[in-house]
Amino acid sequence: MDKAFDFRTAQTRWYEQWEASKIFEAQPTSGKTPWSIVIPPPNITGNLHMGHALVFTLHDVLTRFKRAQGFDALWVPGVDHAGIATQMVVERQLKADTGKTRHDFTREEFLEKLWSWKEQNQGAIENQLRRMGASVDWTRKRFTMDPDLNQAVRKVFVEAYKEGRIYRGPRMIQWDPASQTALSDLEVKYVEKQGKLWHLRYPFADGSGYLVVATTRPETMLGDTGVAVHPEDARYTHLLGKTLQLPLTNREIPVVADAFVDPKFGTGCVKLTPAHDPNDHAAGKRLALASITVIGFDAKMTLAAGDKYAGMDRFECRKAVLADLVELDLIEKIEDYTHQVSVSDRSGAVLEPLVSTQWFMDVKEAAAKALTAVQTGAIQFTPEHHAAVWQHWLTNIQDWCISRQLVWGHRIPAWTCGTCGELHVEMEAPSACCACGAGELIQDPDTLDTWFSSALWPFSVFGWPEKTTELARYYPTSVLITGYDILFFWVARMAMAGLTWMGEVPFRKVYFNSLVRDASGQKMSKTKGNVIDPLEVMEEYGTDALRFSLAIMAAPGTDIAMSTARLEASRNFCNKLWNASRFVQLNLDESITLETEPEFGEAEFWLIKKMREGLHAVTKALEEFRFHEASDLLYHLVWDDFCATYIELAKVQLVSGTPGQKAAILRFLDILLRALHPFVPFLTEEIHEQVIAARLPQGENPLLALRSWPVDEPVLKIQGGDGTLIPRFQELLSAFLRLKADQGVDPAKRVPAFTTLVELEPFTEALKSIARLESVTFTQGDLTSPTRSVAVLAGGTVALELAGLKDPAAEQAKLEKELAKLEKELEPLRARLADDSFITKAPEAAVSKLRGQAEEREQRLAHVKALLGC
RNA sequence: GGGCGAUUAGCUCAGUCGGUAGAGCGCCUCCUUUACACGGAGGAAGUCGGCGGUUCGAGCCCGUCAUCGCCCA
Repeated sequence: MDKAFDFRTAQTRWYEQWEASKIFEAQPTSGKTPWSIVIPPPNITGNLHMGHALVFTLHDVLTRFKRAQGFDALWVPGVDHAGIATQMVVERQLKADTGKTRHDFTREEFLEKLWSWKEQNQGAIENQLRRMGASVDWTRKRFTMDPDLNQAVRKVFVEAYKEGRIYRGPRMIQWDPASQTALSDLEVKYVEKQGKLWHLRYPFADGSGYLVVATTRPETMLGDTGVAVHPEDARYTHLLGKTLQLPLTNREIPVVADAFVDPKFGTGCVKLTPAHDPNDHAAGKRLALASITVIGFDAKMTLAAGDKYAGMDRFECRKAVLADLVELDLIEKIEDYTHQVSVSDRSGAVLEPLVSTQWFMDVKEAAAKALTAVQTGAIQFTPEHHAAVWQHWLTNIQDWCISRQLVWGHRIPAWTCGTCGELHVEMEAPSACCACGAGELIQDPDTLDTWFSSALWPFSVFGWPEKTTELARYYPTSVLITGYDILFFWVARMAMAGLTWMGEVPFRKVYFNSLVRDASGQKMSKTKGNVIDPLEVMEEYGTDALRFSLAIMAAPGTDIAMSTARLEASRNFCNKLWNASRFVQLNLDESITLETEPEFGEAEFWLIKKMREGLHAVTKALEEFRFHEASDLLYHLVWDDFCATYIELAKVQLVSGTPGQKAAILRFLDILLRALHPFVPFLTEEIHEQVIAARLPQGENPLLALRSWPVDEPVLKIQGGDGTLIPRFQELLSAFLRLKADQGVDPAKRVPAFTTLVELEPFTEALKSIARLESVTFTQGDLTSPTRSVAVLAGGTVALELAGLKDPAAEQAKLEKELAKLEKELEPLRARLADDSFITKAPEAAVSKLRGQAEEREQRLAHVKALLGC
């Protein structure tokens, strides 16, 4: 083996080999228990970022773990067509390349460009998935606009329409003037902006003074059709029914009462623009006010805004309106005001609430089912607290605006008769109008919200609505791993769709992964310049180091602070495992195999116990999605137990030991590699090839990725030995080391050592070699002498012969420090043991434990005092 | 305005059943001992955000306040 792990070559080499060996493909006919997970499909426009890296790592850890446990593990990969994002990218590119817009092309021509862009770009994210080491089944790769997934979309649309759950009609929606499409409520982001609150005077028609209304959007006053006050607001009740002369127009509008008005806000008078504000729209309906659209889909003022303003951009118009109002002295005052502005989550454009004819889906019934599924535990969340958010959203759910004025997406399967206007919603284009028989049918130009198809993902990927064997076998999926930021967008909608169309939950468990932040806990963003690029990290530290870093920090519910320090630590860990393996390999001749009968001594029994308990804990942690705990346990098992303690002890037997002793070490390494493999697949596969593969039993598949999860390995069940000797040995060893350090003795200086811990005599050679001692004498006698440095342990005394090297002052200081420490530790112990209520009320176990601790320290204290001569 | 989460070592974070606090990194001292300097040995470092309560005992349970973050309106 090389002196260091060459991760760059291993990463490409092993993935190619895994893929070529088809070992990640599902085995529907294997008779194994199925275990399935579907990828949260990354956007086709996407480039691997840390969020992906985390999600894919956790997916892969689980999938490899389940595969090793003997399940027919299937991880379905795929990508999402990402309606708005993709269309924006392609339009931008078109503009840059040709200077043309999509309107310079027919729908078909533009669609062709979108598809060819898709063909060119889909590979990027897929190859990044490969670089992560993702053990996905590429033969089952799906794209949300594949023909059979489109069939699923049409089926759901048509059936829901026929059942009345999908309908079309004019309603107030959020309009994105930049992308020129309607959005769902979820795609609206509210950003805080420093604005103004303008107080406008609206004169009464009869000339008897004026009312003052406050607004953040003065341009909408051109569309006002009323002014509302609270019905119980005594300041205004006498004005109800009066008429106002709306400035800048020749319209008269009424003063009306509605309970939605907050009397404490502004003047308590609210101008109503039913065509351009959701609240006003609702109030307008209640009060039967007219709705006048003054801002169009292009965000410019319409003719209804009046000749002077028509054609102006809405923000230009604001300035014009304000100027005109100043002219008329109709501005009472202007206040600085911080308010929430609704913008498109995708394009960032300031949205315009508009009444528009769109397609909607009534999801109340499905929402109730999704709510119940979580309440009954049919779907379980990790962390659990997300259930509260789930409940709140689903009980207050609104109809979902599903139509988008985009070309890229699933086209709505609805046709209107050009002759009689009859609407047809069908799976396939009808040949003639069912009402009048005319042949000219025009398909709805709109496409569906991207999330409409994503909602079907857990069953559409398996071929639904066809009743495939895959669907029957792999649905419901075992678990979903995704970010909590798409709880509503995706998780809730999948739950609703699954329960509605499959009659069963789409996944039994949901693990919400955290956000990956930078080292100081800041959200990563391009503008801040603190983005850590996983592709660069994989180049610099290796994919395994990246994966291990993400896994060991993935504590449920806690965001991850990614840092180079953490990556270095993981890289160092990989190096540690590599070098420990290298050391094992250097000392094994070819005759030692996994079939060589191992021999076990005290150290082996101790390590077996550590590994048995450790791997049980790792298994449990993985089953419960505590990835950080599983990784941490393995880290310490490898570093502290296997490397620092066991290998150091075993060095003697590795170099000169029997085949049975060497066989034992080989077994242990083999088990550790299998347990680490889900986390660091490239590293472990490479080590496995170089150390283990040739020593496997005849006929065994040589790939680690196919080997079993080692928790039930027979070797781990073996028990024996004293069990306490190794910890005592560790204590003795560090006592010798500490004596040297305290006395400032060169660690390499070999001096005679003494101890009363006679039961550790079998470890003489290890002690001499590791602590670099001249000799170790085990004796029950008194170890003290003027030339020796002495220390008191829990079970005995240790000493080093330091003739000529001893520093009496340091010795004195050391003992005094030890004395002080023991006194400090004993203080609370004595106090609690003197407390009657503790002795009588606390459980016996707690009391005796404390007593033991106190007695042990009292003994040591007495020893130390004796050494100090007091 | 409503809800949720967080506050633990210099930094980033763990901490299960309430039994007296840990990791990684950083810091100080020392060591090229033939797996690993991406290493080894030793060491310093915490009023567990504040206050109050329950308890024999609270980082953990309850109340309250403060600060920060997220979601919803």
